[in-house]
Amino acid sequence: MLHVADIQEHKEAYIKALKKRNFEAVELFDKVLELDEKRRTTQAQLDNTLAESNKLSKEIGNLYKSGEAKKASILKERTGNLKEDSKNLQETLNIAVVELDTLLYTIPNIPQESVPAGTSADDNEEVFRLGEVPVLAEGALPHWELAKKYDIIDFELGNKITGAGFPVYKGKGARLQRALITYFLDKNIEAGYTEYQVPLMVNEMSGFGTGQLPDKEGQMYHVTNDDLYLIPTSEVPVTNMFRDVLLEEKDLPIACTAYTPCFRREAGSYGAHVRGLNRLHQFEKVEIVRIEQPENSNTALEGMVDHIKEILNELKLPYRILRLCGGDLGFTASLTYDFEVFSTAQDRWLEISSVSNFKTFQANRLKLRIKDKQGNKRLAHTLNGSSLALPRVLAGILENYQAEDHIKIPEVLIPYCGLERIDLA
RNA sequence: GGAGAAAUGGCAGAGUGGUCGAAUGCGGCAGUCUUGAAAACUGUUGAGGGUCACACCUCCGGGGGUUCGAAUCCCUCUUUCUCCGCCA
Repeated sequence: MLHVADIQEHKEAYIKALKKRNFEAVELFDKVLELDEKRRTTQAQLDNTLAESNKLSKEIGNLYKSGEAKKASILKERTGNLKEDSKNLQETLNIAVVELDTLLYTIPNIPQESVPAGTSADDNEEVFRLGEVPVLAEGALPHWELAKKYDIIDFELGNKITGAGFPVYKGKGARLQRALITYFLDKNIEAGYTEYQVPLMVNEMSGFGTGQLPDKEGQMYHVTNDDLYLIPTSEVPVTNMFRDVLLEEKDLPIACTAYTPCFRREAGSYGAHVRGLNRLHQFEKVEIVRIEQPENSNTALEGMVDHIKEILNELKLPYRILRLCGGDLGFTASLTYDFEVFSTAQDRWLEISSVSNFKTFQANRLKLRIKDKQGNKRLAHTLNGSSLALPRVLAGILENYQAEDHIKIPEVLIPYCGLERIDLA
């Protein structure tokens, strides 16, 4: 969420930037500043009332000690009113704070200068493309048919034991996916990321810290008995490790990587685009998360993009990178690059990674700050990205590496996989 | 799941109704000494709000209560530890 002081300072620039998201902020900002003013004046009144009441209490204590009980009981009567006042002021304050916060939760992050204006995915800006889109031989199959042909992913079996969107990976399919996970983690560790294994369920505070709650509640599976949420991405538990943390400059940058399954309800998704591995309720993902000094965060973002490029180059998959336009930018992001791998058989691009700089938007909710040598504190910048989302990478490999009677394993994965190809059973 | 104990600053650990935002030790920071370092000594060192800056307010696991006044008493929730049971 945005910081009120920043809204005050950069109001006009923020209003202009939010227009790129087609978000009208003028009235909201006015209301925010008004509520903040109210918050501060009420707080001041409350503080004064409490100060007076503290003073009286001290006097009463002294009077009792010197044996002047009568004088004390006279003073006691005055505390009653103060108590009433402070109770009312506290209530007014609480209401103002809740109203202010509720409003702030509805305001998305400020898009950066480089974010193009736009209303939909069509307005995203392609910033990189590797080579030409390949053309497959006649009779090339989409990955869901390959999965069946080589008996490596069973969608029906998942249907039976859970429901749609929960596939079962089998034999060499399972092995290939496991190889990819290990390969991704190794690449990340090599690049300086520390590996974590984190809980797959999080509490409400964590969902709130990274911005899934309150507004994206319907996208997460909620375990109501224990009031826990299944993670939609490891970003949530990993970033929340740093909730309520005051870092020192020497601790930075922080770079974490984690492999987890991810769970998404995907309410409202339907149609041909959810076929096969394209969109699942449970999928595997390796994530990278960074915490940076504000002045380094955009450089760090470029570094993450380069890192993911390297992985895709090694896998020799056709891909492109998009800079998301204002209309397609996620609520919490200030700048996002999407990586898409080309699904040759489907003739469409599949998103396999999304790399974002959140600047202080998450840190403000998380209360994640940095203290410098002089003791000054400021909010950290958080970033994250997928490296990578497994099912669609898998789909890309199956489709792009298919031959008539086998699927080749990408060279870089052979040592991880212990296989050179997937043959007909 | 049952029984008991506990939760205090970066850490350890005092504090059982007012003089406590909190002793003491360790750690951190600054300085003295030293060619430099270590040791020793001196000072300093929690967080949030508020203010131009002070003042002032809030915070001793979370929430509620008693009281003129709560780290301290009461209720409740959470977490941790010990013992028993169960268990990958």
